[in-house]
Amino acid sequence: MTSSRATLIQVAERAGVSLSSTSRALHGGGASAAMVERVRAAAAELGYSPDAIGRSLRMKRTFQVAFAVADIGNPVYVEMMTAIHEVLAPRGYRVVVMSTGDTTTSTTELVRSLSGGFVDGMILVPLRTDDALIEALREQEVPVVVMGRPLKEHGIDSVSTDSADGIARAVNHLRELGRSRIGFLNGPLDTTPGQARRRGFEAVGAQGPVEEAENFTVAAGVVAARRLLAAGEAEGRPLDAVVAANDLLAIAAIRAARERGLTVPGDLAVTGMDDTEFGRVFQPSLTSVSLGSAERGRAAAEIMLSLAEGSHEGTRQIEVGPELVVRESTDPTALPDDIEPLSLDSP
Amino acid sequence: MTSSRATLIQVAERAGVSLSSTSRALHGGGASAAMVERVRAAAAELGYSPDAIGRSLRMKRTFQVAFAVADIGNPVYVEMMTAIHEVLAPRGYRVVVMSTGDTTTSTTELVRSLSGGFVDGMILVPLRTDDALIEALREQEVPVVVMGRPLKEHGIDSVSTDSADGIARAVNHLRELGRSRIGFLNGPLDTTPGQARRRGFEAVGAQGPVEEAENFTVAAGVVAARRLLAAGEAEGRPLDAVVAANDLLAIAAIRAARERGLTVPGDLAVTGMDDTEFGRVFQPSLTSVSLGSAERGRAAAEIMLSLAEGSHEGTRQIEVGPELVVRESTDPTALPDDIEPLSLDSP
DNA sequence: TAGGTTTCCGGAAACGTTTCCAGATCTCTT
DNA sequence: AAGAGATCTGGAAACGTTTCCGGAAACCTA
Repeated sequence: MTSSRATLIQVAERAGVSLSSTSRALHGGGASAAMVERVRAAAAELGYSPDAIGRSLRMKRTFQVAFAVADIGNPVYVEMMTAIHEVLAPRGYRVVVMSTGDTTTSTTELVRSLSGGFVDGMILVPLRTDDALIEALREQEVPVVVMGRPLKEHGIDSVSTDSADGIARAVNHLRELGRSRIGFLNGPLDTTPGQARRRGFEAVGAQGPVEEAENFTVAAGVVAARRLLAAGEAEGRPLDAVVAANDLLAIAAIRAARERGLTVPGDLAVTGMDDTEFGRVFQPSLTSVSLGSAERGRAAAEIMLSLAEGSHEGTRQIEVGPELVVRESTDPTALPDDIEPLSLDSP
Repeated sequence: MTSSRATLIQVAERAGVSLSSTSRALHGGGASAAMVERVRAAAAELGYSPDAIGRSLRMKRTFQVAFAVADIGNPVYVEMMTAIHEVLAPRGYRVVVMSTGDTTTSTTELVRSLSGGFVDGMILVPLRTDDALIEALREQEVPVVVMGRPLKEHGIDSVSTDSADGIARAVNHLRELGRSRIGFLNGPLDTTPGQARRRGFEAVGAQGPVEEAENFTVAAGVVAARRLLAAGEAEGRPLDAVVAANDLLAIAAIRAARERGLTVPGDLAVTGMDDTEFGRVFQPSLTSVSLGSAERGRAAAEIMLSLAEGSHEGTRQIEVGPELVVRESTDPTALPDDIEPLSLDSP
């Protein structure tokens, strides 16, 4: 009825009671049943809905949490965001998406901007970290949970996974299948994941050739995969397996294999990482190391929640173990159709 | 240095000038160069950063825009969100993601919640619409841009596409290739897109068999695609083409075709819709009708922006035309590798 | 130099809410 | 029945900012 929004003061006047009583009646404690009834009625008549800003100013809480990543479109991040949202929304928190940008300085800037107080906390997935970023994280008084690298030593809550171990699992899986000439198709070495995965490949004593794609995409992957397969042949026996640092790189490897007339998994077994929807849908479906994106997202959200509620129980650090999901790209007998409902609709 | 955040008042004291001058010096007009210099210095010393909440309360603007969809993980929505973010973020707006839930009533509720004033506007992608929702949209004083269905008649700004026309284009493309037995693999008919696409198939005078999958996923699609191909054979001549209402359904059709020993595109040409990354990466890469998700997202964001700045230039309605992107699933000579960088990284 | 105009500054109000504090009313126990 | 305690209410302050308004100072013009 009223065009511009009703305020609590107006509700108070309408109900004929004081402002403070009105607030109590609607929200918190200490109000008689009669008072509550009366105020409720007045509020309903005026179509009152509390102003989030006024409340935030007074309570010093925004009920908002930021989720910051380099590339919002990245399926892995999307999965995290979905999980985070699922935890936070039912608890009354809104999720603000932000972009860190590519560089570590722009990320640092973003962290500093938290001082604006528009958010009760931030879940951050940095591409890379440097000292300035860590310093900025430490001086921030609004809580930040970092996903990606354990940072407990710096007093920063973090949720991580052991992708090196994940790569090791993939290698072992291939060995168990009797594959002996295993190549590694990695992404750029100057990224945190690129480094960790390389480490994992070496840790398990794998000897095969290694190639780095320029980035974690199919297009770049195909180029590197061609080199990898060629390198294998040059060394004598051709590869019989490729471990890829990524599902997209795994797809690239399969493309390159087909170019050479190799069958997958017959001539060449291929593993990916991240267990994305892409890999599940692809043909052949991808054996992939799940890094528990959703689970990590949930964990980060839970920590964030307790932080936002004012917890001070010391720095937390959670690690989610990788898990190998076997599908057709290494095992032709695997079920082709473990596909979960993904897209409800496409308007 | 100071642990808790500095306020404008403290900056004013430090600079030895009044609060109002301080505000002007930092933000708006009417301040002498000397004053600006002085205040800037004080602000820098104290590490001052303005409080977003206080500012919002006073200015009655939050610099936040909500983006609400049923399923945040849906790739099509993700593409829209990315585009929206790209438009809004550089202009100083934050993007809040929200979930409408499945039902039209929960969507209506969400729209009503806008009265909380936590956001300057909302971009809404409703799965379905009903009178209650439209009514709620009309009485909302915070601006809403709807993506999906033209709503100009109700005075609601909207950005839409003509997916019926898109299906028609796909059919015509197949006809030009000499395909004559064209089946249609649709999604559920009780959704807005399902209805529109069916209409498009009929409008162009296509006679082939039609099947509806239970939802727009690969798993459901495979089941329906088997029926579709079987139906084609039962009628006499087998199908030589399938138009799918979705890229995921198109992938399902290709799976079903392979099961029957059919080659794609040799025996069976297949088209999808939405032009998703999935389709680009899949083998064979998918001929698909782009509905311009990114472009629609940008358009919606632009409208939102002008609305948030207080524009009152009447109801706007933008329609983005569909566009056919030809790839391997209908034309074997198409370039296989028009793959854009997607995933920078997978930490 | 006087008058008018522009430029700049400080005081104060306002945005909408929650919560502290003190006083009033009520309930229960002895 | 009186006092202690619990329960409830209203007044007022506070959160941090922008902006209106009046006045002072500086500037320009005649």
